[in-house]
Amino acid sequence: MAQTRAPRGEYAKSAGRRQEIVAAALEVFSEVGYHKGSIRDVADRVGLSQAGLLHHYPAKHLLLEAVLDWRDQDALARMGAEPPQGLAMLRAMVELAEHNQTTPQVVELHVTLSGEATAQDHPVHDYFVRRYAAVVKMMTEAFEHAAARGQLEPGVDCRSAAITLVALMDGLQGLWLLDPDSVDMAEELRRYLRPLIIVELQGPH
Amino acid sequence: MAQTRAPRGEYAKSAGRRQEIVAAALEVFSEVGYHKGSIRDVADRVGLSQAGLLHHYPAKHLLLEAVLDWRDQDALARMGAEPPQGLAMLRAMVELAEHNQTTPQVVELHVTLSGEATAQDHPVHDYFVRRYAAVVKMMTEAFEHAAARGQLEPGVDCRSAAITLVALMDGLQGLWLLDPDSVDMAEELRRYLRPLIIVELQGPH
DNA sequence: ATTATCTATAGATCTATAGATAATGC
DNA sequence: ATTATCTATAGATCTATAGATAATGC
Repeated sequence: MAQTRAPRGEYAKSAGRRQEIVAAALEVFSEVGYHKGSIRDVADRVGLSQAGLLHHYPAKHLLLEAVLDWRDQDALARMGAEPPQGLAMLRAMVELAEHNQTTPQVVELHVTLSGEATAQDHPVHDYFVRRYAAVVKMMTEAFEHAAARGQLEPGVDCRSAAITLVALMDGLQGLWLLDPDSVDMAEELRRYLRPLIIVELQGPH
Repeated sequence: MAQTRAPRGEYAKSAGRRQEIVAAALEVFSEVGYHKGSIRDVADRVGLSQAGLLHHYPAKHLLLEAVLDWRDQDALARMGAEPPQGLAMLRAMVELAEHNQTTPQVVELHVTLSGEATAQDHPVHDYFVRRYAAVVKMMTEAFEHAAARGQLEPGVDCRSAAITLVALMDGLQGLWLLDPDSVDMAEELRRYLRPLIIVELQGPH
């Protein structure tokens, strides 16, 4: 019986190389979207041949998925170990908007891709459907958590407030990209939230 | 001197043919966006050869511009002869959202293209920049008109409210496309506007 | 005679594969 | 010996043009 040896595994530098590739792919896809963005362009930015890149990500859609995974990991790391609850989560959304205003690239990626991914057969259509449902659920729970502690104005519909918050966040990113100086995303979010909340949004942690 | 006769002009049915083409292009671009959408696909839906279509719109970007022109014309016609002012304009926005919920196609076109057009060199990038500025200005003036008549709660910042309204409108369309049953766009807009306005939104015409 | 349409095709992409060579590490 | 990378290329698009034929309307 042929003795099959376990595969040796990748070189030490491979993980780093993949990192470079994902960073370049983020640039390309955020600038022009998935369909218009070419593997060739990504490879050039890393200094690899196109076939060289495909050794690490054997198909284009895997490259996009890697970029979105990276973004999710990054966002999670930014929120800290424990996901914040209630008002703290709402505050985290405002802080995310504040942070986004310093990184047009990630905003561009989100706006461009969420538009493209509207198409039923887009490679990350399902990803975006799941993501929206998850984010709306998270925000609904944050409002409910606050309501249970008497921190919300009476009469606030938690799910409705969550949908509006998420829609607002997204819409502001689109407006901001087209004219960054005319829109302060974090400020608009604060103005939306302030009337819904009894204690100060900035208030005690 | 050679007698140059005035060109005869197009056939009687040409305008109708262009209409068919624009309708088909709306379908294609809204389903998959501008870059992924092909002239060939549009031509097939009209029953023309690709070259036959290019007789009417000699370049792809002209086709997209024709689609956006049609949409603008349609939206204008829907608003009536005189653009409404003040609260009437805000009401018109809610009605537009209500109407949009019956026509996913136009919503898809807007979401897909405004995402794509984020790219600086997209053929309709400038169109979207101008459009957003114009819409925000219109809404700002609507709030100011209402404020001057004492119809707004004191302390409402008109420009800020306008930006939020437009961002919300856009963001809701994205959410709605990904899961139409979970979002009532018109209802969310009403809930946003209600606390800002003193008289009833539905109120006297 | 001019406009509308077609077939054919040039020229530019783009993704992915085949197969060869260079680099790494047991 | 396996992994990483390269060159070359097949095969699929896609836009736009050239040039021929069919339809329309002065």
